[in-house]
Amino acid sequence: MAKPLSGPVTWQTIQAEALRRIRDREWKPGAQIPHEAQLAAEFGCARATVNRALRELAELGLLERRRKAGTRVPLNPVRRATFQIPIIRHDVEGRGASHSYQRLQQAIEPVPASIQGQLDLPPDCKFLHVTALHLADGAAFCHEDRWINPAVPGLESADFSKVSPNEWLVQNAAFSGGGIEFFATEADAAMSALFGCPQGAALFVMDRTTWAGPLAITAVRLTYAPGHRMTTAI
Amino acid sequence: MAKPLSGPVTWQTIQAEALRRIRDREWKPGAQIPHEAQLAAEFGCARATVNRALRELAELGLLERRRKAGTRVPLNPVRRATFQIPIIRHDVEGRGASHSYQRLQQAIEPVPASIQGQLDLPPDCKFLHVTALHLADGAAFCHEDRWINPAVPGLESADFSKVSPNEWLVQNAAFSGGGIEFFATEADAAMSALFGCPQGAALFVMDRTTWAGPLAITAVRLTYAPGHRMTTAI
DNA sequence: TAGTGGTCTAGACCACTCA
DNA sequence: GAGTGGTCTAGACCACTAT
Repeated sequence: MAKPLSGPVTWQTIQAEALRRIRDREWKPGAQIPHEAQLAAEFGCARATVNRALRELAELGLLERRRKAGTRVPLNPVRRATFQIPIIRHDVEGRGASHSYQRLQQAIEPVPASIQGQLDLPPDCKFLHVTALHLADGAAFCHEDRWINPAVPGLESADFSKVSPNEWLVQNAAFSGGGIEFFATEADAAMSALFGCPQGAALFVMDRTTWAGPLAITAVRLTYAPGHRMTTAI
Repeated sequence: MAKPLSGPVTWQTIQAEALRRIRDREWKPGAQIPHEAQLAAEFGCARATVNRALRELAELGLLERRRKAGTRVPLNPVRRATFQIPIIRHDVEGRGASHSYQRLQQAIEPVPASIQGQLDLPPDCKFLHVTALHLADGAAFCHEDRWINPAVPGLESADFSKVSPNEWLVQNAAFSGGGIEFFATEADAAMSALFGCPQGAALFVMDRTTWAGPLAITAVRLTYAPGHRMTTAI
């Protein structure tokens, strides 16, 4: 407790010391920790510096802060982790392979019920439906099955025979929010043909919906080749 | 461009306006945006307030900031999303089900090669190996296969017949970092028996390793019942 | 070397919420 | 009502890096 910090006092220093106190149980789970003014006095810095350090820990789920109630170490910390939403080409290249791309199909079609529900659309909407295959060193890497709102600006000039919808949208349709789901599924006949795997093989799938304010931009299902792993750090 | 903000000027206001300018292409991909002092003057606030707004956008991958080079809208934004690492009991209860738990097996065992590699351990280590099943409304929900460093303090007093390793470790071993992997796998005989699904069914798996500084705490594989989805928002 | 973001300070006021 | 975190300010100095 009475261990003074050595060296310069930055918010990183304070954050590290706070982490240590949490890990070493000097600040006990469920208990309140000293308030910002006390810590500022202890560390010999401004309150804003303490605030900067603790705010980030609260965002990570390692502290709980409430006005008047003070700051506590949660009994059941719900840790948060971040991961990067990959641009598929970068993902492939980051694995040391060369990326290539084939459009499989493209058409304006009525939106099926499942997508309609995901995107909260009225019935009888028509979206641009594109399916494509991403390859790593010539081997099937990821199947992209995408529905795009035809109202997206510039869409008519996009050439999805050359640029994948994934990449085009990232560059041309900045968005405000969306949802992501991960799950496992079994390869159907089409996927088994694309990936050269048996029917029923376990495949990793990511479903994503994307919005620009109230406007649904796109819904996509990315189905990865057998054995694919998504990795992140905490 | 010349659209003044109305209402109070907070960092959230500025962040929202910056997001709008990115989305509406007033700040073009690849281009530099005005520097902090200019924006502070434009919005009539302190530079620190602008900094607070833009720093967070940079952390989300929506801006790139470098000293001297200024702030740019990236050509290929790599969006980052956060997800919560669930405490399994909370995950189950959040789905409106009641959680129960069964320990399947517990023993001190030599660490197999795969785990040894993940945790960067010397050969011939022995860890506590616990396997358990989490149930939702009595149905198998998630299989927990965990290796725990016997040096974790307090481990000898943990009773994994009553409390799951998942929950005990969250409460008793604050950690500093780790890695996470998601993938799909096919149900082997054991999993098919536990989940009552055919062998070969596609299962969603999360592998996690956990460290306290240089000390490996635990490696766990969570295998979820068929159909499980992990969800997050962006 | 000069321009830009990164951070700290000391003080102030506000917003929320517990008692 | 009062205690705590949330935020803003105006100014300052520093760290990095493009030129």
